[in-house]
Amino acid sequence: MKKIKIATWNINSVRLRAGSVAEFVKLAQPDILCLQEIKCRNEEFPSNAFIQMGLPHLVIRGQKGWHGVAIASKFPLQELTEPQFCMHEHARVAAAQIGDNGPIIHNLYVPAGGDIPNAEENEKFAHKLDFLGKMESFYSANKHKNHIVVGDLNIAPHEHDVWSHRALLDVVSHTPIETELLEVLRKGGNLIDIARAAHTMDEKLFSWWSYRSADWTANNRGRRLDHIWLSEKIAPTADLASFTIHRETRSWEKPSDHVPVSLEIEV
DNA sequence: ATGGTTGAAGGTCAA
Repeated sequence: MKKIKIATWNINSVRLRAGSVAEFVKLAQPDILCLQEIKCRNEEFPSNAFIQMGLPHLVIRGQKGWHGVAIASKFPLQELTEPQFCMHEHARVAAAQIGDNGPIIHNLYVPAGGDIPNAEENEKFAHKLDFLGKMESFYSANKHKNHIVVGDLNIAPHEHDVWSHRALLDVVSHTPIETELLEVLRKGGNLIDIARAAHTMDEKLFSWWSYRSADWTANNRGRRLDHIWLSEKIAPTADLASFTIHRETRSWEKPSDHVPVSLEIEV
């Protein structure tokens, strides 16, 4: 048995913020770092910086300009081609097995879904629901396997995952159609939401604060969009006391609008 | 109902 630390961070351009990633890795020392919105092609990924950070094993799923996900690891990774959740050609899923017999990790970037929470009027919302539907099918069919599912799910499922439940009920990321579907697919896949295992349901927990605010700390209008889920059978290996939302990084120079979330598990 | 900011792009679009 050894303890490994997993972190997930929507970095909003890995090339622009490679220095911030290095700083975070130095401070938090994750063994596996899952990034979303790398916003570059595979060949543009700053691999040398990750080698220098001590995370040389990379599974990169990039594309030009938008989206893109990557897993950077201290340990060798075996890239997996499953699951596939995106109906378009977006790079939104990176999956790998850790080592030869280690757990399987899924790094997901769920579509944001646009502004109008109606699938008929808004193709982006339809895409988000389709992606979630594919997640539901996959995780229910694989509910007895052991998965680590992390990433920017672009949904804040519970009342205290947003700064104001009432104000955000019609805002994409917190509408009942999304939050209920996310909970159904999580439970159907026997997956545990580690943040809420580590904290009671009445505690406000956020991992994202909009750029569209002069001072993100002034009214703390955040949402919990970034998640770490573990399959039921391996959830007891989590050190719940180690679960951390790295809020301080939101105050760094040129920050991402998301902050990293991390957890230690025994493997 | 609208606007606010950011990144990649070198158009606006996606978030």
